[in-house]
Amino acid sequence: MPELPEVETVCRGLAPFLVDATIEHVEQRRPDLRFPFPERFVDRLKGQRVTALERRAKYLLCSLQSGEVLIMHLGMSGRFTIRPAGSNAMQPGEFLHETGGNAAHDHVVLTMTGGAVVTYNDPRRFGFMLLAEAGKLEDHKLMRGLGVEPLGEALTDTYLAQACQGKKTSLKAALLDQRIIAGLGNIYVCEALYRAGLSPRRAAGTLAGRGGKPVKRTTQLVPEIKAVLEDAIEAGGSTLRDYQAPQGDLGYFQHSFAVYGREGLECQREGCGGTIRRIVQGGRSTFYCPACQR
DNA sequence: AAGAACTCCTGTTGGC
DNA sequence: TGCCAACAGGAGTTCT
Repeated sequence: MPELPEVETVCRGLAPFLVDATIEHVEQRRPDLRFPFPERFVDRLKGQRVTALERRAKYLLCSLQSGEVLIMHLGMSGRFTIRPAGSNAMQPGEFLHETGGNAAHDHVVLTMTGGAVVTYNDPRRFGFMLLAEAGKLEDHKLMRGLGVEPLGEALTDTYLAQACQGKKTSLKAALLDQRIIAGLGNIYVCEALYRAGLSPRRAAGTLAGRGGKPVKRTTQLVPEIKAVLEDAIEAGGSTLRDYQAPQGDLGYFQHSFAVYGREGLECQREGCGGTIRRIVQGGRSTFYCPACQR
């Protein structure tokens, strides 16, 4: 699925078409995605002006004039596409998307004032859309437990060391835990750990020293987390099998992967000579270099 | 209570 | 070529 850089790219791509525009028409083509759509979903969106579109963790938050917020998550395979004003919405059953997808999985179609059509497509349906009152957003079940934004000032070595203190789970699992850092996913955790030269297998607790203070490796890791995310956003995210930005642009950060998907290839670190390995942690692939990631 | 396993769903890929 | 198992960017729920 889209991780933070991809969701950020989607957010930036959708914003010009959504913000300050009104949702003229809503087509909800099935009763549920991962979760059932909210009660009266179509009615609560129809006629609403969009006042803001933001990203929090891997969520898109679309603020409506009514005071409600449309909370959207792309799951593993969710994707938005935009058809600019002037073209007709595709009918269910039509095979080809303008951008190459399959309209069989177009689940929500929003028509905006001016005619732009925003389509949510999600073959696996791990994504979802919910509505919450803006004032209660922070208390929302899904928002309440989220950890810090990795690109914000709240992610410091001190914070991360304290959050990981005493944890016996792997560093990989801890970094994927959205309650600690919100927005990291499988790819960027692998890449950040590689950049920092840390093994995904080490215990998360080894980021903390005496009294939960950060150790040197923590001080090295935090800037690499931020750097890899910034680099990926700069590149428009990563395009694997089914992610692309709303206007069909392909991200190109996948060409910059140092370890992800590179099992068996030689480590690129100067003078290392190791071979990238794939292991499974928590049922998910981890790629790393056993030679230089300790 | 932390940590790991299981679950949802469809599509693609690689090995035989 | 066909068939089938493994795997895919997530994360809530259920176990141990």
